[in-house]
Amino acid sequence: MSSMTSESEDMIMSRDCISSPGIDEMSVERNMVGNGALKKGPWTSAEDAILVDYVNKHGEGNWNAVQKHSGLYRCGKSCRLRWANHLRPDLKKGAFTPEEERRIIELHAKMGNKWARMAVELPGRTDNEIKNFWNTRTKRRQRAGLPIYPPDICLQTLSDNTQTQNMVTFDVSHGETLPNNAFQFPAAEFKHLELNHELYAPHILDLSGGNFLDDPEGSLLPHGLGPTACNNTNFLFPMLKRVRRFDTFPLFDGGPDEYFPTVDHSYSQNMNGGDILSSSSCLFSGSHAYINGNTSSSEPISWAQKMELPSLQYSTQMGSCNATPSSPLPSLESVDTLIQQSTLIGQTKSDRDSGLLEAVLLQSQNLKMSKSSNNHSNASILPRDITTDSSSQRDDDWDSMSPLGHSAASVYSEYTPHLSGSSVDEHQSVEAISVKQEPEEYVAKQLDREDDKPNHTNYLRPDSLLGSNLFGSYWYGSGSNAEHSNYDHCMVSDPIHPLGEDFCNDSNKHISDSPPFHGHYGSAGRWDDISEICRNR
DNA sequence: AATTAGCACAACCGCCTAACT
DNA sequence: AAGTTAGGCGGTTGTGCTAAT
Repeated sequence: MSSMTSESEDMIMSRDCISSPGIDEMSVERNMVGNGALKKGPWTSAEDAILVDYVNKHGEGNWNAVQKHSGLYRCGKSCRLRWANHLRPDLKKGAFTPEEERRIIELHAKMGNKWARMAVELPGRTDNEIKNFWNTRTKRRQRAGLPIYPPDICLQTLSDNTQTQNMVTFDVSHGETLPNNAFQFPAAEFKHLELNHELYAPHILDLSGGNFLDDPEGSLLPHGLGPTACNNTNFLFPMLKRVRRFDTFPLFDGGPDEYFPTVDHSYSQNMNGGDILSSSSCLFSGSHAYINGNTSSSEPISWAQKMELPSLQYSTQMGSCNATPSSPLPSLESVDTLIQQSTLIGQTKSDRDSGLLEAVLLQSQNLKMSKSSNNHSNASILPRDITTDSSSQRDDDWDSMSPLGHSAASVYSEYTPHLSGSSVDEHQSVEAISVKQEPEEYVAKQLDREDDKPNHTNYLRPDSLLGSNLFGSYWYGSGSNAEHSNYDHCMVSDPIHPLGEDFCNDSNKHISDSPPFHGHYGSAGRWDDISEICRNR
């Protein structure tokens, strides 16, 4: 889209585009020029010509001098951006090629939102261009319920990470594999915990369980991920699903045959070496976007988009999720501590904010190792004792109910300091998490759009999840086709799925014994309990 | 045909940092 | 060393086009 405006348009400047409000626009324009106020808004071709001429004569840099020497009423910053993003002769015009798109995805998986760094890798492309592409693509895929990263890139990223860091050491050698039905899916309704309507939450499915697999042939699995691989080690199959606030938590109301997937300890197997289980972890790997759609704030996706959790953080959390009653899930404090400490250990704020998830993972690993002498929790990468001193009963209560909810809440608080205060000590109640929400009519619309897909309840079936997101056939498309892949059966799911992972812990009898979840967003239910616990913290 | 929603993109804003004085 | 400035960067907003309703 061209930013050019007609010359006449150029003379009619929006009041918003100039620094002197409250005056007639035309007079403002005149005053602006006369007073030396700087113009904002779209550039005209005349302005472009002036700028190009200036740069040709004086070279780049010293942008604040442009106004002096050229008579261009633009601030230096604006001139620099205009030149860098549009006028530079070496700019490549036109849409991204598929190769470029894939490269961007790869780079984002590695770098996070480091647009400028990514632009260096893509000659002729600007950071702004890449950023816009990414945000648009992410938004589109979010809307379609598709994961952001293709599995191969996730794998590649994780492989890179593990090879360089050699530290993804989920301690599974001592793990106890839970019985398939260890996590009976609880029934609950949640009223207050409206975390995020589009949080990509990984689901970990124990494919060996079989009961909830409608795909015994493994046809829904990518090549090499067939039932053999699954059965081999209670293969954990993390699912990414689009979580919407309006979706109710567990809709598995089918009784004992529909268990929440267990999380096995086979995670740890050979993260370097191509064990198929790596895939499951890898699927978390590129998880900036699993969690962070990173779309415009104007979207009703708020906190999750800002979270930018590290690539493997979800795997971390899921590692925790596999906790048995003997390996309690991390407390809110532990997660907070993890996040906070991870920001303290050799990370700058920009690192943390960058979406460079591996960095946080690295720190989490370090933390774990540093704590390992005290903690033999067999599979949790977020050892409970990361918690400082908060192993109170309240924590136990909370942990047994919703450690991942903690994670979510903690992350939220971490990234929204205005709400959280000191995130360690001042855990706001889940209820207090004010998330921009989609209007109900929008929700209904979205549901209506799913009418060519499995019904709502089916989305929540692990098998349906299997068929949908993980191995979409169209990963790199930037066009609308991306939303119509073979795997675009969006997993419309619960907005608080991370909690759900923990609710599945059958030690939570007070939850799992609850009546079936009715699947109405906003209906009253167990969130009251959770919120109360949070408030009491 | 009019309205609305979605999309893509340009541009701006605020923060940060390095260079300079 | 402290203050100032320019430039860089990432996030956000505004705008025009298009497709859908």
